[in-house]
Amino acid sequence: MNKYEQLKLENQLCFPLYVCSKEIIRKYKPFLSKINLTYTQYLVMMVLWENDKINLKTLGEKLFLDSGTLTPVLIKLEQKGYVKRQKNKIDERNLIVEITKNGSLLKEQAKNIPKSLSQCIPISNEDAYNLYIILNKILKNINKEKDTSLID
Amino acid sequence: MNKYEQLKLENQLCFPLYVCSKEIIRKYKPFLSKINLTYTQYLVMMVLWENDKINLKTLGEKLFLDSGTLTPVLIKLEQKGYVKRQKNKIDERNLIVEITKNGSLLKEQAKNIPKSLSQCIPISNEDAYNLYIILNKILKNINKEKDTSLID
DNA sequence: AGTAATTAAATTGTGTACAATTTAATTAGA
DNA sequence: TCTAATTAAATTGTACACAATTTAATTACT
Repeated sequence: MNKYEQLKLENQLCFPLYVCSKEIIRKYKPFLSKINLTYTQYLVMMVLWENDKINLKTLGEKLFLDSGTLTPVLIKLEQKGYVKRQKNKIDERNLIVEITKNGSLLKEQAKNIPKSLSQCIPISNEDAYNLYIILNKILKNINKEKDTSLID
Repeated sequence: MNKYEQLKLENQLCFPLYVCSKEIIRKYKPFLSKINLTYTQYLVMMVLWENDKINLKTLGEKLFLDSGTLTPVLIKLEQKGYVKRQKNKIDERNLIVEITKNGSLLKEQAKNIPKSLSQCIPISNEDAYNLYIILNKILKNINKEKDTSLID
């Protein structure tokens, strides 16, 4: 085994992760375009379907996205009439994102998307379960070094 | 279990895939910036470190990227002096991408990146192995429906 | 109270990603 | 052989994604 073995594309772990992510998001497109959403917009709506109101910072922490990404996405969702954006009266640095009636109605139209998608992804139930567990384990720890740096 | 259960963010499989992919690519940045590459550029270079020459179409198939993405990436790599782009004399529709001497020298500087990265990702060897297997299984089959549609 | 430090969004600039279209070259078919 | 169909890149337009900076509001400190 030569010293460059780990540089081969086929030995990468991140590469198939990156490709699977992109390819699965691509599979969402025909379903999401029916309700006029992109994948990122869909993620925001999923959060709002669970919590009517949320501030941008908290939303960003849930979705692992910053204001640089979310601000334009939220402006578009507002233009589509699915969310409302307003400053927090108590602390005007905070932006409160609130779902509208039309935004809530969209949930009904979206409810079968997860099942439709699962039929597009070639994976056994067992693999899907293991994948889910492993990925969430990674996510739980991926940015932990920030915490330890506070201790040092 | 209500009819919207599968719409919850925490029940998604694609979302943690998408986040892990992004977060791991972010971990690459400090290492890649030392050799003046982005992650996408690094993927191209990994292919070229294995094959000195490749045409754009084949490169795109390996990386799951199209000419719309690769053309500007290759132009940047050419400006950095790591690749050369030239038309195939036999069939001028084909673009041949060839690694330069400087591009080859970069391999030596990159050889420890995989190990550095693996130390940044909080995952056991067993989970990493299983993840690798599952993701590659998905990739192998993800765009197969194109083939079956040819049969129908 | 008044200034400094901190915080949260928005903005700016760079770099993908990809669908759709265009351009140019090659191949297939009448 | 000449035209139609096909192929491969490049181009165009839209939408993230994120680092870095800016702006505005709040909090901490003297």
